Amino acid sequence: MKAHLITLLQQTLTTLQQQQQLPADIDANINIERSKDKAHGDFACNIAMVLAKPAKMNPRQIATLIIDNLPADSVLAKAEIAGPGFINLFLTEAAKQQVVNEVLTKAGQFGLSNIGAGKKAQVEFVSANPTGPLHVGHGRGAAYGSVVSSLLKAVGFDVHREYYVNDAGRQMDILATSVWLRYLELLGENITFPSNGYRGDYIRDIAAELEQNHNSAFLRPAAEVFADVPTDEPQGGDKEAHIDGLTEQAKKLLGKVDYRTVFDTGLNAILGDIREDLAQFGAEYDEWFSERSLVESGVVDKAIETLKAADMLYQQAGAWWFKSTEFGDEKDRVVVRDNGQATYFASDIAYHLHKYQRGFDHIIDIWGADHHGYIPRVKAAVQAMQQDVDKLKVLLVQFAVLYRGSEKVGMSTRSGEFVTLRELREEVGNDAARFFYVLRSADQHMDFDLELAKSQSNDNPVYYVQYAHARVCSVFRQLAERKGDWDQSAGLNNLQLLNTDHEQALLTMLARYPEILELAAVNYTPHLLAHYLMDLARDFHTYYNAYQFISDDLSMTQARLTLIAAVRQVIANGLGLMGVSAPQSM
RNA sequence: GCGCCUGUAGCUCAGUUGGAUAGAGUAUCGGUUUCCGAAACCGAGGGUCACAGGUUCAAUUCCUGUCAGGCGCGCCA
Repeated sequence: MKAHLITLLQQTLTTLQQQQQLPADIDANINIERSKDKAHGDFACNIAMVLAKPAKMNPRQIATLIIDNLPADSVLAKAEIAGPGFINLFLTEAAKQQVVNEVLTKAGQFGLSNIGAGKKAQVEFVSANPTGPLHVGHGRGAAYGSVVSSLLKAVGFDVHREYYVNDAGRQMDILATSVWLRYLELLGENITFPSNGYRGDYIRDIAAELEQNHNSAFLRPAAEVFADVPTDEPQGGDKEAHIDGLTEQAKKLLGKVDYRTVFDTGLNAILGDIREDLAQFGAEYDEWFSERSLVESGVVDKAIETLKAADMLYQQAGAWWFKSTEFGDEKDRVVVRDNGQATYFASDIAYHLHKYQRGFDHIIDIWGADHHGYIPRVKAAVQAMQQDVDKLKVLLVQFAVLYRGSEKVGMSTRSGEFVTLRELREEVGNDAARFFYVLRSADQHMDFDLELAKSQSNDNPVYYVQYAHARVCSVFRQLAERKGDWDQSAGLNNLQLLNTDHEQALLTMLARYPEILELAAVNYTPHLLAHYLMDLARDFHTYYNAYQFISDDLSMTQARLTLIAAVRQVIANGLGLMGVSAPQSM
């Protein structure tokens, strides 16, 4: 509809230019929008005001020209000038009613479009280190990423959802070491647990699993383990040096194969938990991409060589530095440490190069807002490797600050003090959690009061929307009880009876759905969809309270049933994209 | 100190890429059910869009500065 009107206006402008009533050299990008006030018609166009300056004409004069030359069209009832030069467009009743037919015909496909034209879009989200269970902060990224993916798919992109598994690197060594120490403890060794180790109870569970499967195969005397290890912080030493020393001991005392077994036991346990958690939350993935596979297949080394060959690296104080300042970063970054180990950044450079090589047209990274300082260096690396940096879009999800009542909740994975996503889901349910997470724009900080979310979960707007859906279902159940039938074609033939303000508002809301999907998808703003559904639900509830749908007037009954069937369909479609259920009753 | 995000009703937040009289939810107050589900509806009050300039037909929206809050600034990941 919107596109059709734009085309009409475009044709009119071209005609006026050919007739030399408007200068030929102006190039106008026509934009129309839904009117806020229905006195202003259905759509409003500001083109006359935009053209006023380049055309050196009065905007109202331009608007008059355009209106007088608009071709007759079946959807257009009239066009008016208003205010400083707005062109208000009024649709015909038939054009407004047409949406009901379209919704019911396309059903689950209604609202989908092809503006993505099948272009390949990769969305990487969550990608939390597998060093512990997901917490509620990750939940926001999971909900946001999965709905953004669904929206992109809905508007015609070929979407590939991916989780980058950081299964290499120092943090994972610390995890393996933590597991091993808990295991030794379990076998009776007297261990002073390192202050920088992972302290959560889940580490003990993994240690128990290790003991169950391998008995005492990895047992070493504590005295030997702690021999020559730098002292920990509480003893006046350095906690980082202490934990690194313990990791070295683990590798030395266990040997490569056994260390890997301990390491993988920890990794697999936690990653398995994360995968299950996300699947239950409705965040699906097409691929779980392993960082270790990049390292072991030599892709990281190859990326480093590529940068060296391009003269983008230099050596200083024994380390290799990437010249990211040449691309606007505030300082150069180390890719290979003086001990010969590649940094996490090196893996990430390789990972992004690999993304480009896989041929994605859009590479979308969804990160926590605390990683924002990381963006310039990644973009620098992409440019240094001669890739099109415009294909890469980094979306930041702002922090959800957790409160329990008025008290802030700590969020450290290391200390084991956090609320897990699983706990939240069990408390408030998947539907409420997903809807709540996506309700606010991602660049908005979010106060998440757990007490409020739990105690007042019935006030969550998701129930409001779901109730509208269930209510329509209920009306049809009632119809069946009264031995009535819904005749869809009779309803479609009587849509002209729907002339109240409530019905007109609903028709307009239904027609807006495809526009909302497009807007939400291209701007990565799923909260627009959530707000739209709340608006649609409100219009429906208002309508429900104002009229009796099932009445003695058979034609009117069929028309109204047909309208609310369309409302139900659109709510179901929208909730579906959000990964929220649309219950028949609740 | 530098960089990113944010500042809109008592509270939580929208605001259609610069449009017409700034909106919801919640809270408060008042009303609606012999009738399809009251998890709903109707109404009322509640605003210096943080502040000060600038850009133009038009600024909550864009630019500059100030103030306030959050986050980041490692040879960690």
